[in-house]
Amino acid sequence: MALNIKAWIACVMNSRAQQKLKTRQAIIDAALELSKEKGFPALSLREVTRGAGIAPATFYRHFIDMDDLGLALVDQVALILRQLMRQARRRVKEEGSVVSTSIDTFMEFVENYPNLIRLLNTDQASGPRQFRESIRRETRYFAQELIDDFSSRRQMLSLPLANIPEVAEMMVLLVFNQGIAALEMNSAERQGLVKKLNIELRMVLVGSNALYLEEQKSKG
Amino acid sequence: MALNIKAWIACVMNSRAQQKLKTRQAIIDAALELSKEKGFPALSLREVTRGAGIAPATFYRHFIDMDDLGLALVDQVALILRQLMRQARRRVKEEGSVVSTSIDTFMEFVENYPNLIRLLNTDQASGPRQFRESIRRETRYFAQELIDDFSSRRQMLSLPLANIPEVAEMMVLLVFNQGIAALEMNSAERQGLVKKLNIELRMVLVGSNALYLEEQKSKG
DNA sequence: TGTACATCAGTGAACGCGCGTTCACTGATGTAC
DNA sequence: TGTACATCAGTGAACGCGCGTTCACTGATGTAC
Repeated sequence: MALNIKAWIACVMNSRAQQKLKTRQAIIDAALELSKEKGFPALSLREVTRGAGIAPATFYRHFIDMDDLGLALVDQVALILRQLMRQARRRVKEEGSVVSTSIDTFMEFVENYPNLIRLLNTDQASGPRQFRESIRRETRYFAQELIDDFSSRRQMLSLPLANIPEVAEMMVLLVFNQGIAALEMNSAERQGLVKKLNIELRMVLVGSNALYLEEQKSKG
Repeated sequence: MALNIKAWIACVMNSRAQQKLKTRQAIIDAALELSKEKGFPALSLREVTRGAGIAPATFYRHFIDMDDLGLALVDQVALILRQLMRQARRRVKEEGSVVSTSIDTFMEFVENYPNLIRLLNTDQASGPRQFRESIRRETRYFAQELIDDFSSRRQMLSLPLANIPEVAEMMVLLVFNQGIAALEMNSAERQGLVKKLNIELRMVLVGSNALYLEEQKSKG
């Protein structure tokens, strides 16, 4: 897939444009790499260009300023998040267990893209407004996808749910939040974290179901 | 109470020492005030001293560097958090409803100390290590207090609980996280948020109770 | 109480540094004929 | 295919600026006699 895209790019673009894309990606990669030390909002333009191995002025051939680069980074995260969602759905269909399969998929994501998960948890209180907002938008989008899943499978599930939006929001918050914690753990600690996440998500689902049953009772 | 402390200080300290304390507090206040715009880790020493109305060099009469000031800020937060916890306990005893009383108390805290709640949610991924760690320590301490409460009242509650540590962790995460969101809301939106938090916390408690009942069943 | 000295919170000027941004440039790549 | 010109990603030097930190200082407050 990735190779096909590259081949397609090679066909359509001349080598100058390809080189430009490469440099652009080098900037993005350097920014992601460096942002794991101090967080993206604290990065300087010169640090990033140094990391990418280019002159500071070259930066302006690709981005307006650091805020602009920030948005490109969020786009990158959004892309991967959607892949994650798709993959989790596929595996849930195959393996059945919604909670633990989703958690496993997410943990793989955390391992493969540590810098992206770090970016996702960038300080929501500081940094440029637009940057923060687009991160929040992606998080909300992710939760919305979960809501859709739950809603469409409502009948299928052995557990009918109440307050689905709140359930989705809590799950996303929990998983994303533990995601950063996982970054600094060894594999034994991570296993413990996965176990904890399993308990927590099950608790939420079971609680939602209990509220659903209560509602039904008071109705009937 | 606060007045008594001030009077005591006036008795024990000479006016020079009092003046020094005042300046120190001015620095802290300025840092809190300014950190709500861009987050504490992004603040510069000169900005803070400007905000406090003193010369940059004066800063060093009170703190070693910005990291040192950061720790002082966290101490301030810790102090208020403990007051919050005490007050919530008192009111729960009086008014009964654990969940909604706690949420109300917390929301008052958010209104009274918006800068502190903002600090509490400072980027856990960036900033000086010691600063991040002491924030996390305070959060964990808060959760531990909750755990103790739940454990000691286990029998009293109509809802016996399973996985108490996870319950406490989730509640703290939820409440603190919605706390920042509340900062940017008008009062109508805040009411909605309180309602949502009520649902979410109840869901967690009910879920924990359901897990408890399951455990009992499989045992007996 | 009055005087002479000590303390020390706060100052203002100065430093070297990395920052973001600009500019005219270079030279490889692309295009037209 | 070969040549002459256009494009434009990347450059290196320069700029003014705010930064953290230092230092010798000032002058009000505190202390000893």
